[in-house]
Amino acid sequence: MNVKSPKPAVSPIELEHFLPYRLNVVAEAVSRALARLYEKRHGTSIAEWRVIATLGQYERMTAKDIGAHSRMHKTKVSRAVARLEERQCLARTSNEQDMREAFLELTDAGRAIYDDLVPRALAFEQKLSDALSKEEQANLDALLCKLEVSALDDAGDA
Amino acid sequence: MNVKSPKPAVSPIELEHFLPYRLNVVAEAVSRALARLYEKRHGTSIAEWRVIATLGQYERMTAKDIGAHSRMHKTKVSRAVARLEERQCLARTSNEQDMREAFLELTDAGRAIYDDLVPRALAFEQKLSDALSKEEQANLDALLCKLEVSALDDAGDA
DNA sequence: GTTCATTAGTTGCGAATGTAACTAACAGTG
DNA sequence: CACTGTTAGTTACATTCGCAACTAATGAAC
Repeated sequence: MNVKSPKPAVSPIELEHFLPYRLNVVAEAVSRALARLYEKRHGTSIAEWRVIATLGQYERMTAKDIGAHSRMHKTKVSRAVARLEERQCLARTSNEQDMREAFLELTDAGRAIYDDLVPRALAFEQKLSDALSKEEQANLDALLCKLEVSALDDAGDA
Repeated sequence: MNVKSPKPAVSPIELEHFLPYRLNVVAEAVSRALARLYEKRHGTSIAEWRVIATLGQYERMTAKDIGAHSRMHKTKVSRAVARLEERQCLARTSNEQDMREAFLELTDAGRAIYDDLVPRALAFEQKLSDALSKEEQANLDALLCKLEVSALDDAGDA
């Protein structure tokens, strides 16, 4: 029986339309472009940027809260904070009421970086968003919210 | 002059509404949930899954083409392929017309993994997409395309 | 045929990452 | 007080990643 073996037992996935794949590719492309900006101007990583952004917004926080707010693993936060402290971009003040934790704030140097990056980050986002209409932007935001919730649910059971 | 220093020189970014951040968080949550699936069932990473998915779809490809199709760095492809070959999930056939490259195909073992994962991956995607209406899904796909193009443009100049 | 540029793929290396184990500090129980 | 459990944060370790440098093969120029 010289018959070609019946290969496709399963209907193939088209990777290029597979949502998790697409999300990942887009997010990575965006992250990479943005990271170049942070890196070039101040030698900061995305993790460091997130710490700076959080402290820029909230003034004074513990490492744990920064992690919760910026969704970063505590070791990632710990290392980003350590590097930023080393470079004197932020200052640690131990909490006398609970010596396990410490309050973190941007120093003047840290805030200078923040002030420099914020407008550029917003411009970057703007350039991204320019590809979309106002309505599309709102849509996207809503869709991302839904996806996030759905994915986090999955995280639990699977 | 006992006046509080005028802190906010710049209007703060709200990280949680910053598009690049949101994309990253959502993509990571989705990836992580999906990776658990691949990992648990066959001990394969996302990179390995992408190679398998590409070969499942196209039967026979070079490493370079796999990289182009699945948007992975060539070293990532190289290492994923090496591991899959080691585990006899794919076979290498050198191209006699050009000895630099080799054709890769799934072995039966490789295809078995593919056949096992495809329905589960689709189910996962379905569960994700269930959070969205048909229209929203179409929207999202279009939006991601636009963002990707925009980000890749940025990659060039910045 | 020899030289030079290019390409497919691999590998060395440093940097970044998450898990798990750890330290130190707190909080509650007795 | 001692004992137990929990929490904030750090560190050790193994893994992953991408850049850059490399090898080997091809192709084009002459």
